[in-house]
Amino acid sequence: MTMRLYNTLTRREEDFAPLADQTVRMYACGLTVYARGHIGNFRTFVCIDVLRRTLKYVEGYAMRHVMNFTDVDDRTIAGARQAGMDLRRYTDQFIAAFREDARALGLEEVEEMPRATDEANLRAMAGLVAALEKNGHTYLSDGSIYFKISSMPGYGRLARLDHEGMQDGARVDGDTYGKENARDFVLWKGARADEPHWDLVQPSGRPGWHLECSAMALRLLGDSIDIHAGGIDLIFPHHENEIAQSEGATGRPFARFWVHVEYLLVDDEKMSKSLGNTYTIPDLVAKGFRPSAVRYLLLSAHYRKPLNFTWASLAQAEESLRRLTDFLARVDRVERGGGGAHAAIAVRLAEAEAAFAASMRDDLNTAAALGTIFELVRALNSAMDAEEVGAGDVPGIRALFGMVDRVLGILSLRRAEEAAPPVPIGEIEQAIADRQAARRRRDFAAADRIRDALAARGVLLEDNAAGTRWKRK
RNA sequence: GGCGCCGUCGCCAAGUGGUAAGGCAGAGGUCUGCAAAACCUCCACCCCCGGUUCAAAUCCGGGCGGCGCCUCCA
Repeated sequence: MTMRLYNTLTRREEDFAPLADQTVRMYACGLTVYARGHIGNFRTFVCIDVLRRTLKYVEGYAMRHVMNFTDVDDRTIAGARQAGMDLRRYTDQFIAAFREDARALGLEEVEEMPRATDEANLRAMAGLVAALEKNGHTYLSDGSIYFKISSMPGYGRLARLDHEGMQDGARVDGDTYGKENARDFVLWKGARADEPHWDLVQPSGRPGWHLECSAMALRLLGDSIDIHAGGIDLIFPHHENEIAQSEGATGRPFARFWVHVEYLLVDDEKMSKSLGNTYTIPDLVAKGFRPSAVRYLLLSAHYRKPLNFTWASLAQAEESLRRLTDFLARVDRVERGGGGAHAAIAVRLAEAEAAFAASMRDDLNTAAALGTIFELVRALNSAMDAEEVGAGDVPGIRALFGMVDRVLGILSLRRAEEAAPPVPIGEIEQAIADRQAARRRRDFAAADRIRDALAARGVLLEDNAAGTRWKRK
């Protein structure tokens, strides 16, 4: 069974396989580093991360995956000026913040994370502009270089633009740079006073928004890439223009698959600065939620459906995830309890693995994949109640959940968070010992006081046959 | 004006022709010093109206409601 992936270009699910070397060449549009990324940005990045992991760990492909930082545009320039900082220094801080958040959310490191203003990338942009000039796709106006859309007959194929409709209803671009046609877009903006500019392209200036992605994708991945991914809002104009630039320069098809992640809404509205409903990862952590729960929530709906973020749904995600971690803790206890392996368990695990993989191959159906895991958890809990699971079964269970974790990236993230509890572990262990002593002398009031005191500090105790275990609230 | 998406249990959410996965919350029970966890039981005629079909949440038509894009956007 092969991977099925929805392709925006054809508006259909198609079989996916990389073009060459069993290696997937994937380019993902990253963050514009004028501010810390918000959870809407991270919905896209987490979904793309799961696409990457599925291709690697379910399909077994090697990856060559590029995700860029846009570190020069109107917003970064304005921000740096306002902060009185050099552009590079200014954007450095948001790149650092992105790396922190990416680690907290368990994003795998990708092969390349280029910045637009890296020398090699600016050179690549200059080369791209030169190729487009040579092929007759550009014109110069007011010191800026424009892409002439009328020179590309296929323009608008990705976004399915209706040219007549665009003419009638489209907003007029407020940009002050001059164009021959309102639909044309700027490749290279002519230098202005107080703005960073480079002389690699003449006249001197800075890259337009779309140029960098084409240049970096072509430089790092080659003329034809397997997958180009990003948020749904990038379909037009960004990705449409990337296609025009790349294919106008190389004469070859740019990306075979276009993958777009739907919006994250907050309280049924699009996030925006004016509504004050943009949240960052540190914002959620400050409210007592863990990044693992955020990741779980972001994967609880299909990536091509709008996901409405609410505090209630995040709290539900915390509870759902807790069910999984409680289960895994119980598996640890079974391992210590000894016992052999059971054929019925092996069969059940094999079924679950097949169902999980099938869901992931079905255009990344993470919601259905999670469903198969919860069904397995109930079956195994039930079997453990019946004492039909032994230590001999544990390696198989661990192997399955290890695979699930490599693909979804939630469980190990939660485990790492649990390793740093709000109360020092030594102190928790001492409290558990004290409480056990109280219970042994049947001083339940004292035992309950100890448990309540820990609960107030964010640590819960659970008694079971094997002893007492603690977990974070 | 053009292009497109969505409406499934109190909440979240799979399911695109064969008679409604899963999670959270809730009710009852088993277990437990008490809790917790776990298990068992219970909890949906899929926005409305027509049509096609042996069979529709799924396909078609018409409504109603919500939303996105059409040069800031993940």
